[in-house]
Amino acid sequence: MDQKTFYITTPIYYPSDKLHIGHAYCTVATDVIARYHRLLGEKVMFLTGTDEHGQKIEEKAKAAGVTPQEFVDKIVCGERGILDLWKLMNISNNRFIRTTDDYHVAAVQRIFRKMYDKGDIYKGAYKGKYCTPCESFWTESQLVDGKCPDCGREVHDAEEEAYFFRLSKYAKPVQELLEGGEFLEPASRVNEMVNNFIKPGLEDLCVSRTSFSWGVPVDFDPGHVVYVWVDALFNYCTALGFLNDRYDDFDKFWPADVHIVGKEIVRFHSIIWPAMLMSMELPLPKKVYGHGWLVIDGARMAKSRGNVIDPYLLADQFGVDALRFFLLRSFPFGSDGNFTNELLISTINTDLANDLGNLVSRTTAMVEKYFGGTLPAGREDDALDEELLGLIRGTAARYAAHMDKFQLHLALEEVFRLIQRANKYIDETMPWALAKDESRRDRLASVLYHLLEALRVALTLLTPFMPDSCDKAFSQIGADESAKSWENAGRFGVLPATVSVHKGETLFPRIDAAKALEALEALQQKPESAVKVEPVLPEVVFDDFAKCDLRVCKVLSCEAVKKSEKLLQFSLDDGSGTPRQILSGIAKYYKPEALVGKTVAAIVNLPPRKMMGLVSNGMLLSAVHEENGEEKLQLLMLDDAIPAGSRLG
RNA sequence: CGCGGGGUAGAGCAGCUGGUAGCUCGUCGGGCUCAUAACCCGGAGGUCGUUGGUUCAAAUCCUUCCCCCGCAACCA
Repeated sequence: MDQKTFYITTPIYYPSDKLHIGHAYCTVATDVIARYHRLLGEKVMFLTGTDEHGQKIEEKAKAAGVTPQEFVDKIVCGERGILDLWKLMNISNNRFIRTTDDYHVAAVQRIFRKMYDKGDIYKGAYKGKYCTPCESFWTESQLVDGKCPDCGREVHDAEEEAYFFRLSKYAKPVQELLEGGEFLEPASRVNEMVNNFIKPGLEDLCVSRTSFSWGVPVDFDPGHVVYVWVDALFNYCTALGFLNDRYDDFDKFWPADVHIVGKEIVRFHSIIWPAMLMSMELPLPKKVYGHGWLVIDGARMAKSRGNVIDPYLLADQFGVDALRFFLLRSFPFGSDGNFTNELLISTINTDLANDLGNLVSRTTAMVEKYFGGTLPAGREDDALDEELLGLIRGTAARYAAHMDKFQLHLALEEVFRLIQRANKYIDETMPWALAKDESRRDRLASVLYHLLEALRVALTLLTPFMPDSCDKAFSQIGADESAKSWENAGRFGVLPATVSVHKGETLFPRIDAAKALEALEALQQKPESAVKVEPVLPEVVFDDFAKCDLRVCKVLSCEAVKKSEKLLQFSLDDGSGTPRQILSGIAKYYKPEALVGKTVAAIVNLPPRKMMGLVSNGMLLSAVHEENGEEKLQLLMLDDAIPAGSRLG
């Protein structure tokens, strides 16, 4: 009989920056699921990788003065880069794909060509209105009174070259797929996708770009590069050898059993990805699972907020296994979880040090103390054993039910029920009292054997989460390879009757919370450079500067734009006699009423621009800098003695 | 009226196919001494955001309003 296969993937991460704990969370979760399926005896293919093309990386590389390839090489392969991180976190991926790998690039070209030949990718009638003087495309909905929203002049139909994927053609089957069953989980995400993106109507998707060159070239049309969707999503296939010779496992592993993705990219994986696979006439993945985010104090982790958590730091401080465990024990996998250092420490102390580590320690200590390290064969059972026995035999099945539904935190809860029951069992059976009575030796041996068996089962189930620590603990309780199997996780009586233990190092030392927090905060503070400024731009000629009409304006009125998070609507006296309306995205920084009457500066000869249905005639000048990773903005305020309309120069 | 998620003990969360409110931490008291000052037991602490309704019975279903978060739109 063929061995059951299991193909699981993480997203391919975008190496424009170092990865943070959120990426580690996703990858560790995937790793745990992969290890669990290996434990079940399945043939597992676990893929992760990096998505290395695109404009942002091209720009970042340019700013850093290196080629894009050099730039991503450093982040992916460099010291403390992505590969190092996965090694540190003990990630057991079978493959690692980089979208710049030549086999992937060649395969993407073939895929692009194939969809083109089929007619599902077509060369762009960009259904746009073109304004010749502005050299800009507009959609119908962007036009103001049927005219160019920038300059107000006439527009005409025009085409810009671009390739499009006929996403609209697959709207119906994709909707049926989403609503039909278990393709997308958790189920709450289905409504979001259908209501937000499918019901309003799916538009064909632009799948090529000419505005940058760092990507897979469209081989039959120079100047175009394949845009992210085709390039990135198909990594899941090319990494198995689809349309390339590098690997030869496509038939064996496709379709994927599950793509683990963050909720921010659920849309691409649940709509665009199946549509493209339908076009390629390939089987669809069985499931897309959208996990939640780790948030900090309720806010999303982001470089720009300066609140990213570095996994290296935590792993150094607390150990890789403890960190892996914490991530999956503390947060329901499908929803967001609030990360705090306090929670991290208390989880490690409670579950790992007090409950699990201490149980291993006290059990092995008693076997050594009372029996010199090896149990005698004699046994005497008691009714007190029943409840623990039930958990030893039944926990694996309940654990599996949760694991199969990706409820990793619930699976762990089952394991800790067993561990806690074992600790209680010690209190009930009082082995230290039995030890004082020579006639109770068989009973004492029986109690300790029950404890070792409980530990054996718990460790087996915890192995996917903490491979190294469980291995150490296994050897402490005298378990050999055969005792660690999944089949034995639901049985009692697997360890030899005369098992020998080896009390070893403390598995999970208790953490001094106050001290650790202090150390962490010291490390997490960015000691370098509170204030950051942008580099100077390339030179411009004076004439270009002189074209900008900068004026002093008085704020006549200012109010927040309804439904907008960022916009303030200004009415300004620019000296012309008629009020000038300008919209500015500074609501985060200023209360509108505080600005009335202030003297500000604006550039007034920019083309009008429509935002949130309102027109902005110009732009207020403000000063921007970054402080402790947070963007700060201050509106330029001038001396109130300057009259409105004065020209700046 | 753009879409979605959430408001439950001091904190963090579970329960939400309706039937006397549960977990972890913290706190108070007790037990034990094998163990990593750990382990075990018990107590205190909640009108389950708000309004109205359905029902013998609602945290759980419907409804009003308030607040938080995310997505989308929007930062010239």
